[in-house]
Amino acid sequence: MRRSKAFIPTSKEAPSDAQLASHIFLARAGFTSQVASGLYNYLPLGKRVIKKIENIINEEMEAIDAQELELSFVTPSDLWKESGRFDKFGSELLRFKDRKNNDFVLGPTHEEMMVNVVRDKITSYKQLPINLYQIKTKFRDEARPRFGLMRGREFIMKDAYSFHSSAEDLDREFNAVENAYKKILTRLGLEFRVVEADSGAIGGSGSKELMVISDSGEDTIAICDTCEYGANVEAAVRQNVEISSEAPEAEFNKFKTPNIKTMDELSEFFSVDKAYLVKSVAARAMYDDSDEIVLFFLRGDDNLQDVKAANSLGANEIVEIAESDLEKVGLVSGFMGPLDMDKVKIVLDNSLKDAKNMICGANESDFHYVGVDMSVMSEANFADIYEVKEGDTCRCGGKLFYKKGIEVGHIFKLGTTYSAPLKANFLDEQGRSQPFIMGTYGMGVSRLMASVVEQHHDDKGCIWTKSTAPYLVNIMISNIKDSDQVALGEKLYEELKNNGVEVVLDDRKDRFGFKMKDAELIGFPYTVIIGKELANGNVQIYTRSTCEKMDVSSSNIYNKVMELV
RNA sequence: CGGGGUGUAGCUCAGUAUGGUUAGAGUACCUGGUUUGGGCCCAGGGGGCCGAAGGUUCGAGUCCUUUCACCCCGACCA
Repeated sequence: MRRSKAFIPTSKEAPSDAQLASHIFLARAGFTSQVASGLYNYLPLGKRVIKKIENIINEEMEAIDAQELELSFVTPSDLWKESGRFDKFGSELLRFKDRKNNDFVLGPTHEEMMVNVVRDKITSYKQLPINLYQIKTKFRDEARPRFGLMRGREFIMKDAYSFHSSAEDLDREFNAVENAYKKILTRLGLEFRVVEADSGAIGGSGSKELMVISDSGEDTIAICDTCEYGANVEAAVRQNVEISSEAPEAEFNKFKTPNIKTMDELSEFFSVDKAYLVKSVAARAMYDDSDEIVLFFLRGDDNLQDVKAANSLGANEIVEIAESDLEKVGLVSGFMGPLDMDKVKIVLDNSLKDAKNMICGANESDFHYVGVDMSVMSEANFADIYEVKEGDTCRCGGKLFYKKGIEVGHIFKLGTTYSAPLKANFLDEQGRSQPFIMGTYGMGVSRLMASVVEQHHDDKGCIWTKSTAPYLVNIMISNIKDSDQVALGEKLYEELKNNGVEVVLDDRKDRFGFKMKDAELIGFPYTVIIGKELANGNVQIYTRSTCEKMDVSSSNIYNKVMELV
């Protein structure tokens, strides 16, 4: 491509609303432009990068025998009503009517559509397993789009769906896809972790997320410093805590604690480690068509993990609750405890099971119980509801710490969550009709493009990896009026182009500094500088990642470039 | 959906408290000259329904009402 003809609208100034490096540089370097909230155009350079990523995905999916297809974007809402998600998905699902007044949705994910494609066509276990995928624009009407491509409303996602006759075969495919995804991210040049994840609203028996490590990530993941363990904090677990400090041994007794409400105050009042206190967290659990107040109890030094808490109840979510609502049902804020709690449902964290010498609220203003033996609560509802903290001990004995991650992939063992309600069945070896055992595997393509920039940039601009660069080589003619420079530039350009190298010739009538800054902003891996050194028979290769210039004899430049690319 | 903020040239922003020539700067763009190793320089030029609608006023970018859009914090997020 000749730079003089290329549509690459670079700019010195970033859009005022851009926060993240990826957003700033993709906009400034002319890869993307914003249309409306959460909607972006892919300009020529951006489109090339997207294609690069898609090609890598296609190759790795091909390698595990997954087959690409493409489903229609506009989906009749009947399918969504069959699965029950038409009502459940909420306002993120964009619904509309056609001229005949029929309901449609814009696909935010395509479980229903894919099940619909195979049902009645795959009817025997002999046709299984099968893995079908597409790379396609998705639409989710996000409540709050942000961070440029990271959380748009319209985005490109690769979504794969596998169908199996047994859970064992699903396990095999799940591992195969995980490995394929790892290869994809490695080829893209990304630092990432595969972590245990909460299965969320999509349902299913297990899931993992692929997290690109980045401070700008929206997810918090807990990672072990010793073993391979990593998990989203929504699902992270640890070794049982051993409390080193001395237990506050006491006879069971009601103790006056005037106006002592918080864990900090209690800890100070009794001079005791917070681990010996029972923390209570009140919340409202939201179900499909009802809600209730629930009290969660944890060790005083732990925090409640909302997602775990909701899962412990089978609730959709838990939300904060006003103090006045607590009073209405007779709860005493600041002094709530699990003993004899008959006003609302309670859930206790597993770490409280059989705990001795605990201090907890007495459900009476200004009083706590001391010397509480939690084993009296053994019949109560216990669950894992704590949130792993930095410094907690991993089950392997190592230390857990936090990292921020960008979720670029999420793989699920779905089971029959969709095949059963959609009546997608096959006949097994015994001739029995069974719903497909399914897996679903998502990967955010446009988000990957932003992730590459998040991990690979400096204050000058993008630094594309070889596998993602829109063009590998930029030939810069320093002075377009110097006919020798032009001649060499043109010759090298033709040679590289004819040998399949993706190359740009910067033949613009601009000064050296301007063109260099532009090249650095865009982030071509290599720029060949044809400048005043040509008089001495030399040109230079500028490597974007190191910002180093290497002298090369002009006669040898073609071979040298071919070595690099 | 709650709280906050911003809408003026392609882009980044002044101007709005206190209404008053023809609405500004930088940058980008066009023309000519000049320059060619780090976003030069000189001269000239085009470009605006001051987000939209209504109102107050002799007069509104500026004041009032309504509305739309975008952004930030939170909630939400297969």
